[in-house]
Amino acid sequence: MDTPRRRGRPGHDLDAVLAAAVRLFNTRGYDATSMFDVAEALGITKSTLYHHVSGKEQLLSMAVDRAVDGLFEAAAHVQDLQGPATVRLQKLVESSVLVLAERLEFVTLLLRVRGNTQVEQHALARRREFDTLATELVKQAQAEGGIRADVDPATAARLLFGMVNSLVEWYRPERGHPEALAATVVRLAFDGLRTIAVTGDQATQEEH
Amino acid sequence: MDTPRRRGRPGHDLDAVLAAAVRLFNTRGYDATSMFDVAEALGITKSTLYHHVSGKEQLLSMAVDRAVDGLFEAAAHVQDLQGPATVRLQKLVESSVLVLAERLEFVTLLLRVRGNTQVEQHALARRREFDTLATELVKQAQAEGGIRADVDPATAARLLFGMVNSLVEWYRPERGHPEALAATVVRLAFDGLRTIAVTGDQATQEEH
DNA sequence: CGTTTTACCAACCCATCGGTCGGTTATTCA
DNA sequence: TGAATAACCGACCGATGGGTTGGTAAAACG
Repeated sequence: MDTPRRRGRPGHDLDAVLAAAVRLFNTRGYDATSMFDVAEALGITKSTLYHHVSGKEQLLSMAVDRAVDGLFEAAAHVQDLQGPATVRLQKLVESSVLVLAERLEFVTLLLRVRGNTQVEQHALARRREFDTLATELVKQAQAEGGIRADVDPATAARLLFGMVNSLVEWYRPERGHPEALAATVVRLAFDGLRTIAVTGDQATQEEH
Repeated sequence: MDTPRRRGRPGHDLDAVLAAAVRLFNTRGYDATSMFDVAEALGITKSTLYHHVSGKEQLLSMAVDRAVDGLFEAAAHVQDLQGPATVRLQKLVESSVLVLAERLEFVTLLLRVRGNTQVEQHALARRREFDTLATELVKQAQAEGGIRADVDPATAARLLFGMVNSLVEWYRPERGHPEALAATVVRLAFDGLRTIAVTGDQATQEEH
């Protein structure tokens, strides 16, 4: 992680450009954000921006790739685990929350993609892939008897990750540890909101 | 509900125009949908479309109003109820799912608004209002001891309704009763995914 | 020093978009 | 039949957007 001491006139690097673009895409929406807006946010002109990136779609493509890659890394890591499917499902939820917190801006953008271009359609396809993976895990956990079987597995998976994904709407990294949030999400999803007959094994916990 | 037998040349009414517009807004995104696209979907020209509506923003405004109105009607109905806050919270979730299913396209659009214009900012403000209302209900339910108190009420409310709102991403009215779905959501949110020591009081249930 | 490399910019191009204007066609009512 | 009413259309306009062109300024390397 040393400074590679690049040649030529110093300026913005691709990561900074991408970060600025994604921030704008998320606040105003992808279509509502012009390349002029992105350039302005970086303090450069539009033509200079095109010196760094090939076009608007490349920015979107890079952003959703970072989100998707993070999610699939987490999924692969979980699939390497052994043990009951219920625990693996729990781990998948937990690590999804962590990836979401860590790559918040990228995942936010990913979750808003509509499928208008090939880039967007590819992103949607990968999301569906992740969905299938989660649904399979739910099915296994049900077969094991670890989680309730009176709910359609696809429905359960969608609701579960719908809850996880909704984080992008309000989570802000500056306040609160992602780990505590992940634990809360898992607790809520698996044990429910309702008060359980006092078992005393779970201490009172506060976050945010 | 009788036909009012309107004068002049017959054609599309406002509801049909709105429905077509909202469908396109949801599939392609609001900004990515042109007024030409809307007109084309209705089989009329752009100038004729402007005979029906004052502008693109009016379409958005009408759509989000229908969504917000439905949600607040449900909330008002729930607030008129007496009984424990936990039950009222349950009812709010349930009726939210039903409104969401019934006005799917409008609610979908509402949930995607980013706050770019005054219309959108107004919609966001109403959404926050609903959020506050839900958070208060969670707080009350916690004070009553009906739901777990080891989670921040705002976080719980957001996760809960994040799960509810995620329905717009996959629910399609053609298949499955909304009532069964609402029951599933309530069950999952309040009792959790995890298998409870067999109590036998809940029959196996399937939906979709 | 001059060459290479990289960042940068002003001006321009053209397609698209939201919206307007002036007129036409179909229907109801008297 | 003819006025009133409402739906409809072709042609146009100004603004904005993504992207291009043809250069200039600043740093590193030899």
